[in-house]
Amino acid sequence: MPITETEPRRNFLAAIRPPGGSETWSLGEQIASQLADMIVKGEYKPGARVHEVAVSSRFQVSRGPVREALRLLEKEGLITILPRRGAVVTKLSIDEVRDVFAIRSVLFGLAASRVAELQDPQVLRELKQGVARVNKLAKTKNVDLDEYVGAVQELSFVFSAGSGSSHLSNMVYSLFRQTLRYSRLGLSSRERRLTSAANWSRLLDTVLAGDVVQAEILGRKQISDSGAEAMRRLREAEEEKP
Amino acid sequence: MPITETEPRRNFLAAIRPPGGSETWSLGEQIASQLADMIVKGEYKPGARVHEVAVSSRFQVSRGPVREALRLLEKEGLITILPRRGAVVTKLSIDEVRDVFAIRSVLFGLAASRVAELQDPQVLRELKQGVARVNKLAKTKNVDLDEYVGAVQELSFVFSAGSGSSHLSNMVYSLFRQTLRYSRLGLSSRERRLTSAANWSRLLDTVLAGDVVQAEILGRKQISDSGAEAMRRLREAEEEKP
DNA sequence: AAAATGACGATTGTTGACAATGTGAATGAT
DNA sequence: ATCATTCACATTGTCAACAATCGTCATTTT
Repeated sequence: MPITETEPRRNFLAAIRPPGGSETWSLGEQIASQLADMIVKGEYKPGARVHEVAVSSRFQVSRGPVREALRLLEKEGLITILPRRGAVVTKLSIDEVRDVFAIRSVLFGLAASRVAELQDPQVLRELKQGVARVNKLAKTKNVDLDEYVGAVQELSFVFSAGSGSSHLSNMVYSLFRQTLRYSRLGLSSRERRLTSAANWSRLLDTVLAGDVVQAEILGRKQISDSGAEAMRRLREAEEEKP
Repeated sequence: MPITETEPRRNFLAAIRPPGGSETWSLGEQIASQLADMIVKGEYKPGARVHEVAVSSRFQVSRGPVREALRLLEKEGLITILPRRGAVVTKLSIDEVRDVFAIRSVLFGLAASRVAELQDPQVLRELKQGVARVNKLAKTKNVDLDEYVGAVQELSFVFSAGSGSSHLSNMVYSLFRQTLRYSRLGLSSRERRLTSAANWSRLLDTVLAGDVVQAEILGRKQISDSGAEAMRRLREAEEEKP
């Protein structure tokens, strides 16, 4: 299978690639992008091995670009490279999931406070749209979970990008994707989606009011709540089949 | 110049390499380690270009391992790779320095609170030793700045490693090294070193008391103060020769 | 039977040559 | 003099072959 063309704007690398470089995508980047999507969507399951030759024959390129792609994915936290032993799709233990949500929580709190401080009109506009969309989807019965999670993801990225710090934005982005499958788990019930959406609204109000301190508190709470819910589901699933 | 043997334990990669892999170091990792030390020590200045062939001839290896080394250093934030245009030593703008210190601040606060929560006897012991050392050095007149900064670095890492989260630990570690040169700047006056050391003591007391909330507050303050001081010095230097 | 050993196969690490691209100097036009 | 164009060169991107290493499994040894 040759590499399929992907829209650069919707590519996960578009967000993290430093400005000033070439606009074309290297083979390694293209492969990384497609593998990343597969991993995030769950086509590669955690713990699964990723062989260099398998990937290179799948995309019909040599191992060079594949190795680069794997390094990029390791940077994103999506795979783990064991020296001399190959790459595996990153598998987070329950403790690690808790830790990553805790990190996401404080970083997102920081981002929210910065957004509240900056009061960028464009960002605030996108925030309103995002919150409206999430609330609408939360109320929709039998909503497509992927669509809802996608809307939440977009909203999160508006917050982090709106913080004005590319470092912060990239970290939030990366950590979000690392825990995407667990976020999905936490948003699987409609009831939880409704309360979550309501909290997004509260956070938006606080940001619009320019309350920097409260924005940080609510931002942190939004992610830590999400993490707590994910952990609950995770433990349930764990008890069923250990 | 062939690659000089380095002690694995003191290697920057030792902290971030996932467990379970080989114990030997690939050429790319060895090169990354040495380049990292050079960059952190200031032998490569921010903005300087890092040519693949130059590095490969310097270490007498082919470009393959060099490319891997550069990817590793990019992951650490020490260099920035512009696609098709090469790598440069990461140069942070004043705003970026402020942002990174803000991120370090919230992450270190999280780490401090976790340490206060866990109350690991071994960690607390190392913490006491580290704080004692920093205080002793702070009081020493004409202390070697590198030695003092090294002691602060060690202490920081005990905190982050003591948090029990490898993710958090790695992020704190990486961000610390990215801003090492600026931290040095902030600790260049003896007066500042004394107040900083005193605050480390306060933080330690809080941690020993198990005050999770206050530990987070003081942990954040410690880094944000450090950042504020660094920013002050940075602006002074900027005004002298813009 | 259990543990140690050794060879084999699978996989990653490394290399040097070749291809593709961006940079900047030299050239020419306005 | 300034700006656009061209073209050579420097540099990174890609490839396929070779080397080194690790895990496996049959074999041997106790």
